[in-house]
Amino acid sequence: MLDGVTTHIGGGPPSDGRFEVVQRLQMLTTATLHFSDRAAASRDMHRSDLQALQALMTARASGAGALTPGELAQVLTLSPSATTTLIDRLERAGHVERHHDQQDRRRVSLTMTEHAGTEGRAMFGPMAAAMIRLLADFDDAEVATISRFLAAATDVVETAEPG
Amino acid sequence: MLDGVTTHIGGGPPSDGRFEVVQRLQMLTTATLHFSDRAAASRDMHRSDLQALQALMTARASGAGALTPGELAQVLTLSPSATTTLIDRLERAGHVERHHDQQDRRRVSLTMTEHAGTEGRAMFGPMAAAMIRLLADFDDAEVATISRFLAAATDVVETAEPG
DNA sequence: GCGGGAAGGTTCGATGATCGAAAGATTCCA
DNA sequence: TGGAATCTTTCGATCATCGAACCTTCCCGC
Repeated sequence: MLDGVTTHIGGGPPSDGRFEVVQRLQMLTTATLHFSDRAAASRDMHRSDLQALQALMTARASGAGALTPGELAQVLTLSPSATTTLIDRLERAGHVERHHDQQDRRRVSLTMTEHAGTEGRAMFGPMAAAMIRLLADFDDAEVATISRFLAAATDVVETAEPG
Repeated sequence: MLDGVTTHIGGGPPSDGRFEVVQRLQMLTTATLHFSDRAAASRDMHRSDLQALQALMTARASGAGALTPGELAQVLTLSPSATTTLIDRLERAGHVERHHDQQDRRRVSLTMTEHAGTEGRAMFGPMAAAMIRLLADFDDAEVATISRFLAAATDVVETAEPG
């Protein structure tokens, strides 16, 4: 965000390709945000709903199992009450189901429905496929470089303090 | 978004580094979103406000000059009325100023205050600097590869249809 | 066992960002 | 000069989000 910032930061020469990378990163972020908005709007959903579904899918894919409302609230940096409303909305739309944990009956575990998975793939599949096609233009060493960069960049963004 | 999707998309082998790139891209997006939220919250602002400031900075940096509320609304995919409210908020916080265009007095041109620039640099400068430092670990050819990839990826995200 | 506290979710009332529709102001054109 | 077009704002309504209070369930010391 705030592309213009980079034109004033750091001591290197303005023509350095590294500044360009930072700018392109910001452009990519903006584009991604817009894409999410479009995707959400096309399904009559909110950005938060997509974020929630993503969190649930990620949790499931990484073997962490089902999330609870509290965990979801933490991931989304949302208040518990807002999360309840969000889950209500997703449940009404048939995207998630609430199941009471039998071990600890205070807990609620959230599971995605098949419907949500189908919609998720429909929304994001084509873009992911296009991304894979794009990467065919890069050889394996280049792909490895890109991957290494993305991992490092993610780490920077995660740990950076906004001041 | 929706990381899990990529584990089911495309025909390649699951160990292909190209899938990893797509996943890392999604993680980076998530991290960036969180960073924006943190930055906004630390300044008692909204994500929309940051987006607006970014748009204004970008416009100014790219020589396009000041934006109008209508243009801003388009960039943010926000309704005109919501944009008015947003500008009111930014103006109240001393981040932007409204100036009536002398050529066409229907138009309002929005200019950032020095205060907004200072805050923007304070929020995003450190992260940008860290990004530059990170890129010192990559040689010029690698930086060029990364840049090429980011440009292509941005294009894909911009043109992709969410289905 | 059995209370007091802790943890997990939900409900409630209030705030405020956003929207659609309509109005206000200004410009362009016939 | 009159009417359509453009740009912005105002108005009323909707709904996502928040903080605080509440309910249920678990845990721990007695």
